[in-house]
Amino acid sequence: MTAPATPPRARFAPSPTGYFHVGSARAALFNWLFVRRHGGTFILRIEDTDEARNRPEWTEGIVAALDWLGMEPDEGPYLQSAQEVAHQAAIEALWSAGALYACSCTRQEIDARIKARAAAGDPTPGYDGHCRDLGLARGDGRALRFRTPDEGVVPVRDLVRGDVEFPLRALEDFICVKGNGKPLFVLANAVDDRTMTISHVIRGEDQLPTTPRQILLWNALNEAEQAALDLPSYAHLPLLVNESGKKLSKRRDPVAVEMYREQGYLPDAFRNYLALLGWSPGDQEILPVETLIERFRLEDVQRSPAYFDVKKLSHFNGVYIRALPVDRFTAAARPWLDPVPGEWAPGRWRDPDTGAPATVPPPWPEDRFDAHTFASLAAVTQERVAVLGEVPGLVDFLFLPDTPEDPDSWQKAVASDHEAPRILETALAHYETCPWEVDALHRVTLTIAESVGRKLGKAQAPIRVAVMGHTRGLPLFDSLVVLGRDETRRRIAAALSRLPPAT
RNA sequence: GGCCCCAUCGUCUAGAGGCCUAGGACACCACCCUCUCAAGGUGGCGACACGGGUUCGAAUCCCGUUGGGGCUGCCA
Repeated sequence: MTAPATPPRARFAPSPTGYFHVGSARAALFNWLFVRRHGGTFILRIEDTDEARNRPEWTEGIVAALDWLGMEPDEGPYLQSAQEVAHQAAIEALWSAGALYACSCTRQEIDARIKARAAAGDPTPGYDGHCRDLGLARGDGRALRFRTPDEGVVPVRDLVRGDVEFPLRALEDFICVKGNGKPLFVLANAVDDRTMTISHVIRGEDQLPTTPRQILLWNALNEAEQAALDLPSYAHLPLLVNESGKKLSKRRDPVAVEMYREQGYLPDAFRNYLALLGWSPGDQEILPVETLIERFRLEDVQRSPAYFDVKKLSHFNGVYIRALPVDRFTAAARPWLDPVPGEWAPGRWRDPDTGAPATVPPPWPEDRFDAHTFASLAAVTQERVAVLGEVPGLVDFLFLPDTPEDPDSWQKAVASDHEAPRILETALAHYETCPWEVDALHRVTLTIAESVGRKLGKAQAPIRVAVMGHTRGLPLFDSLVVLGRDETRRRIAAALSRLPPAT
């Protein structure tokens, strides 16, 4: 039951939408985990048959996102739009077998009849079979409907949900060929699964209601084509929802994988987190992908919806960042600090709907960044960020020509502290001669603190803000050492000049 | 409205009749550590939706109720 008899062939079949949806990423991941677990084939198929909304670069975006997440397909990308021959053959076969009929009803007519029916007390929804036995010819912009049986049920055997039955009396004669002769999703999807010999269909739960239609079509195709292709196994994954329990919507939820990438989430962390949405590897959650693959079972997938929790994602990301060797961290942060021309960098992506960027560029002039300087503080930076996009904010003081502007910090730690001028003046004096290394600075500053009767933690604040700009940030003395004696003193002096003289 | 799915801490989950005075993780709170902030450590708060069955015994099985969600397009 668990292990497929033969290596599975599973497909991830997104439709291009302009960005990669986290729900799609999760569906892709579960397909990928399953296939890797059983030594099967991971197939990417782009469902691009809707000519109205479809652009080549959107397909590139899907490929790029999968690549980023380390889930390159074994086959594909296949374009559904390239399967036209197979689609037309299927339509012909179904038509010849009498499984289809032409329908000339307009949406308005159908709706009017539904309304009339409801008024008469008949709650049966959907199409009423008006054209079913009219023997209408094809063409003339007529859609083709599938003749669904009126009685019985369609059983769907689902690896996640168990057996589900759909009563046929609630299933209308659905359209599967548009008036222009093109197949609709429900048909194209089934046909492609046949031609690609898909063994497992792993997709979102929102697809569950269309499954009985596809099964009907599959069986009709078997009959019409004198074939005996086995139905694929189905597995419908729980939906990803927002804080109000609704399906993640592009309107108001942050769903673009590209956005998370730009904010500085690591692909491994992102993928690890995604794996936990609707599935659990056990008490330990942060695990190497090999372990995830090893433990993954469709049967263990949760049936209830999962909330996409950015906070937990961020925690995971922080753990992954801290686990990096320093040089790998430094390299990983590079695009946010000093983009390499021609290589991927944040800032290019814009939300297709709002036009909003996911990150802001570094605040310093390009030529002021120095890789060596950053490297000397990389280790202490690494411990303090949850996402790579936070890195520039921690090291801005190093590359800006002057102390970063932060009015709140200035007000809190300098302007409103009556001891600040004294502390800064003393520091300015002591820092002129003391050895320029961490321990010495620590000792000297401690002395300054004691001279004003304060703990070091309280006394360092004005100095920190005068030099680094913010009340919170990297360890002060490490930072001063890297900044240098002269620049440190220059900034302290500059801060003093903004203040009324000490009394 | 019709059809379908779902129901354990705020959130993600462990749990497949006794191992459960329900475990872990995130978040939150407190304390410790500490030059700020993080990180780390310790502790705390916190859940089996409700009602009936079945059973010696139910978070686990059955039924119902309630609640939530999905689908219901000549979109995919």
